Amino acid sequence: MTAQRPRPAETPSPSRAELPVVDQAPRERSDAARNRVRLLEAAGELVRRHGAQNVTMDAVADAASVGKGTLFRRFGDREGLMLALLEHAEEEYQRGYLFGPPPLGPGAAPLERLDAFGEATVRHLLCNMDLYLAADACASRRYTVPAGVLRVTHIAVLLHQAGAVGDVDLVAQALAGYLDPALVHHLCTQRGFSLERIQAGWRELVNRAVAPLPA
Amino acid sequence: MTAQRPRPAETPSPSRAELPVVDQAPRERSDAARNRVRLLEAAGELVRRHGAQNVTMDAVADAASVGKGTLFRRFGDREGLMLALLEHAEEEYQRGYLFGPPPLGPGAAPLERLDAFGEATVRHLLCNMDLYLAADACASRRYTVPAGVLRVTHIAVLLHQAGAVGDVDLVAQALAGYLDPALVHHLCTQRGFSLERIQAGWRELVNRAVAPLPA
DNA sequence: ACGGAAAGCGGACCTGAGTCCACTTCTTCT
DNA sequence: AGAAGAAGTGGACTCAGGTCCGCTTTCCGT
Repeated sequence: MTAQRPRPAETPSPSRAELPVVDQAPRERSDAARNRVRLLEAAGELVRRHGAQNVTMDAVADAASVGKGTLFRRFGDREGLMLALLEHAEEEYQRGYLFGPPPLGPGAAPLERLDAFGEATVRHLLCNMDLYLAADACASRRYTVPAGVLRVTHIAVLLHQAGAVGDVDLVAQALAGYLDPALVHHLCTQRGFSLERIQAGWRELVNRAVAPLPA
Repeated sequence: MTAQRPRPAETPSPSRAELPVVDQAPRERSDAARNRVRLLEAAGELVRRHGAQNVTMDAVADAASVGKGTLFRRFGDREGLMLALLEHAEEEYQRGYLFGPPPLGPGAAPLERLDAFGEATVRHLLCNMDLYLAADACASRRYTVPAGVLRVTHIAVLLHQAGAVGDVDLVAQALAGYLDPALVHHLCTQRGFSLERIQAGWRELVNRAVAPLPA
């Protein structure tokens, strides 16, 4: 019932190549674009002021002087809105590990990059934890959120480059699981693990992952 | 706001030792007990008939001929009800790995038990996936659900027994993450991984976890 | 038995997410 | 410029989860 909602226009990629490709995303109408930024700005402001948990969809629509229907058409649901908000925060972080300078970006040895990736990710998560928890994708979406898929892929690629053997995709999935925002949050606040220990744990896992198959 | 709900009487353990201990859980009143089983039975029946996703709290209360307030007082929220329902299904599985015969239960070598544990867990999850997905604890509760904590602990204990070195608790946490119901479901349905591959992946992870620290 | 206190009950009520659809606004084609 | 229709809009509405609080039941001490 709630499982399969329509989910309209998943991030209609405002900048498409001008080549006359068959027919990609038919471009967004100007008023729609205007409302998107209004909504995003309003939502960002409200989240900053009251914390992501305490922002209702009605409040966002009102603050943006836009109808509720529009809000939902744009972002699908509450989670979608939070995810869109996160995308902004993720961009810099993603650029960092995809294209940035070593040791995080290309140029360094794969193992170094993996280490740096874990460290950067944990740091990034903690900085945006409020949003991550509010945007937390329950069950079905947890492993299909683009940002998450990107992380798993990145880890898998680096593992391969580092010469890892075994079922690298599954190992990558397990490693990515360690970087789940909710887990990091739990370890920090409920279990009292220090940031350093969590990052050291990542390093240990990476080393185990790239080691030759034991036994 | 939603974060810290009162959460009344977490499983008030109906059978307490008759010793005059200081003063544990003050026992449940008879009408309360009666209503709890009514609710659980009604909920179980509805879930069986319509799938966990399509069962509303009102429907459960009605079917049990009990007020909605009672339902919520007992189980806190929807997730709590689903968790309670799961507890029943988990019991046999938990007994299996805690007290059952080898290789799952005590008696076998720790490494064997770890392997068997992964296999049994994946199988168990797939059998009850409907409920697991409905009971899916979002963010804050995901890592504090008793059954989950038990799994992590069990893994950590066996890792220790197997002579694992390093930050065993964190490694155990990562391994447990691999057994997240939503992940197993995702791997099976979205990614098309076979049950066998997922279980083999577990075996690989376990072997890596108990290997001596690389590098 | 009986009476008082505490635990439990139930359903009206509130809130916020998500839907629907008649209406408006953009875009494009001529 | 104007018409046609696709895309977008907004807010009333529905629905389900969760709360509240006056009433009832059970329990226990006397």
